[in-house]
Amino acid sequence: MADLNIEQVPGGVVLTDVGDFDPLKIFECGQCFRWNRAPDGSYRGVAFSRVATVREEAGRVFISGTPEDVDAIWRDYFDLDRDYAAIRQRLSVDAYMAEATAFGAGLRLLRQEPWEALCSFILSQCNNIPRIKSIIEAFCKCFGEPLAHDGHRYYAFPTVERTASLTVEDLQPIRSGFRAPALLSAARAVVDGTLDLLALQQQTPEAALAALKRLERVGDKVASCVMLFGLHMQDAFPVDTWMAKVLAEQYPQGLDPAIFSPYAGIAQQYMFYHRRCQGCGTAPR
DNA sequence: AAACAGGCCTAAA
DNA sequence: TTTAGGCCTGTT
Repeated sequence: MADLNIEQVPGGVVLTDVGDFDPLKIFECGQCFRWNRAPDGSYRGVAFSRVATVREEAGRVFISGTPEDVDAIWRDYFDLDRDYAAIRQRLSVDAYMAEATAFGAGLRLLRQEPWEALCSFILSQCNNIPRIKSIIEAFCKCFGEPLAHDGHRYYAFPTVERTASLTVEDLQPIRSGFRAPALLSAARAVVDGTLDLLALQQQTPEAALAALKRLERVGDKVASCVMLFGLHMQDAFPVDTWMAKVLAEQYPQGLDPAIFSPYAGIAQQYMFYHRRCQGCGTAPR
């Protein structure tokens, strides 16, 4: 693993040679729900029970916290050891993909916590992003550990154990509707060992997909999102309504995601982001 | 007001 | 094997 170029600055660190790091694209390409944009363009969010502020300017990436945090958490979370410029080139197999990857330059796939990804994408079904975010924030505020940062209070994502101890009535305040029972049964499956999320990473994509789909209200789409965003299986290829549009418009004759292997999931994210941003400069709400 | 939102599940052909 | 409705809830 090559060394990162890190400068220590007041309140945090600056990475000087990351490349392909645009916070707006990373945090608003639809892969995560707990980062919010501040008026100055920086983002603040919570991951791995840490609060951080992230900002980028002229190729310099500021992350609040210590160099040790970068090593322990953020280097992995932001997938800093992957060369996204090279991947964009690899994925530019046709004119459309060349455009989509150029448009999405700066995007990165976050390596999120498996349980958080499973929860988030169970909650995402048949919902829009603002509401997904508000449900997840309510969930964290009700059942997550409080975290102090900058004189404000934030909340860690609720543990799977805590979640497994809850009832549907407990979840009423988060207004997750018909998704609540699925959230609880997923937590119980993880806690009682029926589903070993970490072990799935060692399995074949087919086996991992099948295991996830045994959960209540987890079908192909949610399972693929968990694999891609929570288990870091870069070949997983979620197809939601937006991706279905892309496939119909760009590949009416059909598309085998294997042509992007081993990065089909990253290809999917460039396509998704490009399609959702069509006609506007930034990600729509 | 009615339709819709980053699916899933079941019943019915 | 494919297809239509229904589902909690909030927003438009």
